[in-house]
Amino acid sequence: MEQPEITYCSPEMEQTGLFWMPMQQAEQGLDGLLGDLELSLENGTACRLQMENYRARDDDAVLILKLLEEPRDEADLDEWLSVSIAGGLHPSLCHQQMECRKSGRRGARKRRTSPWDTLFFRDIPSQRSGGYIRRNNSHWTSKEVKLLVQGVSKFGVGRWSQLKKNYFKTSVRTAVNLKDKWRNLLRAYKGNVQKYTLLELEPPLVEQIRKLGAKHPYPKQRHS
DNA sequence: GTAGGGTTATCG
DNA sequence: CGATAACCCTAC
Repeated sequence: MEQPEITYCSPEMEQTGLFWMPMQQAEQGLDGLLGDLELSLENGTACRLQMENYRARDDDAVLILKLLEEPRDEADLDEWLSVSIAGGLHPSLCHQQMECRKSGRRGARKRRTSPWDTLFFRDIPSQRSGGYIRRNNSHWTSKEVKLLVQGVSKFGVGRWSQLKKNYFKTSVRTAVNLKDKWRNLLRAYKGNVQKYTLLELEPPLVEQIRKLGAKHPYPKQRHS
């Protein structure tokens, strides 16, 4: 596998262990689990990265990648980093115009807000309302949904951290995210017909969601 | 750690 | 611009 060109960002970024990467080169990751991307090193070992699509959009996309686990040979890792890192680049310089469209309907657009705004764009006045910073803004892939449904059918509804541990270990999704997504799925497919759904799911999967939803009522009750 | 109400970005 | 999806807040 061709070694991807990875640009290492600002010094502040260094501490976070995050990388930026042109979307085209991580395209395979788009259809996979958000968060999982495997890179082959020259010596044959693999190096796993976490993909986070903050700031990733359709046409000028940059992905942030986080090193998940070290390659077995640490010397290889060092070499790999020294080869890949350009160093000191401001993220805005990393932005590239490139076509990155999924076939069929337009891929979900990514939100622009990111927790790194304060890191990179300190000078830009933050006009966030609500008093908090949204941490992740990425739409779920059908693979993720499949995993979630699989997990719910195995562990039941409500054991989100268990599910996280077993099915979303390296994913950016938190246990709360899983819970919220399940609620959204039920809202989308249970009884009431929505006007539209963002993500087209295969009928069998929808059927499975319906059945699980009927089996384990959720949400249960409302508390004021 | 989870349930469920609230909030906001993005889609159609 | 209304609806939906993703996310946040927080009582328990």
